[in-house]
Amino acid sequence: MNTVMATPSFKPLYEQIKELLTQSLIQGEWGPGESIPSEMDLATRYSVSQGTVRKAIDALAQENILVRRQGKGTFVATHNEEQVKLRFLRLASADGDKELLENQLLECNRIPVKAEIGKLLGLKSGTSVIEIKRLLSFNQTPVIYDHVIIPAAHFKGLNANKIQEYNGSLYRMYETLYGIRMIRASERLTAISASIDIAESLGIKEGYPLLRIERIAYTYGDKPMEWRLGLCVTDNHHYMNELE
Amino acid sequence: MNTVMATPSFKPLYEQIKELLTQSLIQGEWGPGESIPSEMDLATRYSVSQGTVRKAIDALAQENILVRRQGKGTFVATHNEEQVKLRFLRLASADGDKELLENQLLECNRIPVKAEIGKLLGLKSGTSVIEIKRLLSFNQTPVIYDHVIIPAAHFKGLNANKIQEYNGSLYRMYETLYGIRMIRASERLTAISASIDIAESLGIKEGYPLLRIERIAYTYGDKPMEWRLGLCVTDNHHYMNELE
DNA sequence: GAGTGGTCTAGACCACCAA
DNA sequence: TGGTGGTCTAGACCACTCA
Repeated sequence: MNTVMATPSFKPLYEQIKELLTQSLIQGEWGPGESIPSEMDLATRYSVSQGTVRKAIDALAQENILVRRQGKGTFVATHNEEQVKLRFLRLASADGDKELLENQLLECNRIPVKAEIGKLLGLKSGTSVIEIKRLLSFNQTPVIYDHVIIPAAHFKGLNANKIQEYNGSLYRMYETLYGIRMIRASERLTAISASIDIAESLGIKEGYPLLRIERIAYTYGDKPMEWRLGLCVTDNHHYMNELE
Repeated sequence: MNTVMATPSFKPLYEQIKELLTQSLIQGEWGPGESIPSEMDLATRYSVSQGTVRKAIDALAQENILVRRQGKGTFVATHNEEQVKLRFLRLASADGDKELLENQLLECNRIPVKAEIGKLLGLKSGTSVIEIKRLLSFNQTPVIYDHVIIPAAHFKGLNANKIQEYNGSLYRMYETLYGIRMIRASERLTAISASIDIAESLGIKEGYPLLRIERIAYTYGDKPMEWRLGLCVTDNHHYMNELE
């Protein structure tokens, strides 16, 4: 029954299963929000025990790629749920209040990618990308100036209207319209002084300190898919982080 | 053999085992760096199967509280190892170089705690705390101005000399001298302008943008044990963060 | 009641390490 | 060689969901 030696790879079985599941996710066999086969079915499909499938699913659930629901099944994670809609937004009100998040689109252009960003996204120089600039406000106050770059080839037909529809959560839009789900992101933070034009957009004075957040977001298979720069006014909002 | 119903708690067995192990850690049955009994021994002690102990240990290993070493045993995690010495230091060189970290102690006083910080650490107003101020430099350049507050009752006899000995890693010192191990921390980041005196310490101009990192560090049982404020020059160093 | 994930057990074998 | 953790299996029973 055990096929460890029959495969070219010597990884543990459950890691191989995990890779097979990831492949199915990449190929879209199960879309965001859909359920995957039961543990028993998968065990049969891959000719392993339920426990081994379970361990593979556990790992993917740990990475927020799958979601288990007792009694119902295991589902492909999605950004389309209230609790996880803003999973990657670490900025929270200093006093813990819930606030109304608003989204004002400033620009949406199709341009050739700049060298540095292309490198980060694994794109050839000059590849066409979509550039989005927007302003995020909490309770009517501008807080984040966002600059987003995504490869145009993967987001055909994207335009300002579509962005507006999804009001705020780009990841929800990527997923729903293009089946591209971001599974993780890496950020680097610095403090900078506001330039004159950014200051104007955010309604602050030139030179005011801003939290600069540069992010690269990755989709299945750890493929970089989005570059993002957020400039944040941190007077009433803090970037929260848990170290473990 | 199974004693789930015999206990007042209805949590899963492996969670109960996890709590028992945590209790043993709090009570110092096994100190940082020491090995804990083998899975089989623990299974016997708690009258459960090895698999159940394993699941409890897995959870604690996941939280960086225990460390597994195949063929050797399971050990209490420690900050006394090169790889994890600076586990909570997220500031890294922008170009990825390794750098020499230096530590210059500025102050070390015993003072009554201020109201806000006392609240965060769960201390009564006026409780005696130790205040540490220091400057961290990378490659001879000052980068972080650190301000640390810890309850004096838990760190008897702490003085400037002891801090110097451990050159940089306070967590290593807490652990080695006082058996207090920090297991997690929560941080909130903002951008601020340097005040005149901080600017002087860091060798920058007044008003220069700084990354302000406020941290609370927790020991076993999620007890808050240290408050820390770091003010960072982010010209050549970035705060790195992985979102998952 | 049928089907799902969640817990727990018992036992086999493997990989690694130290004496 | 003996002891440790790491993997894998097989089967039992529980808790939850939904028709």
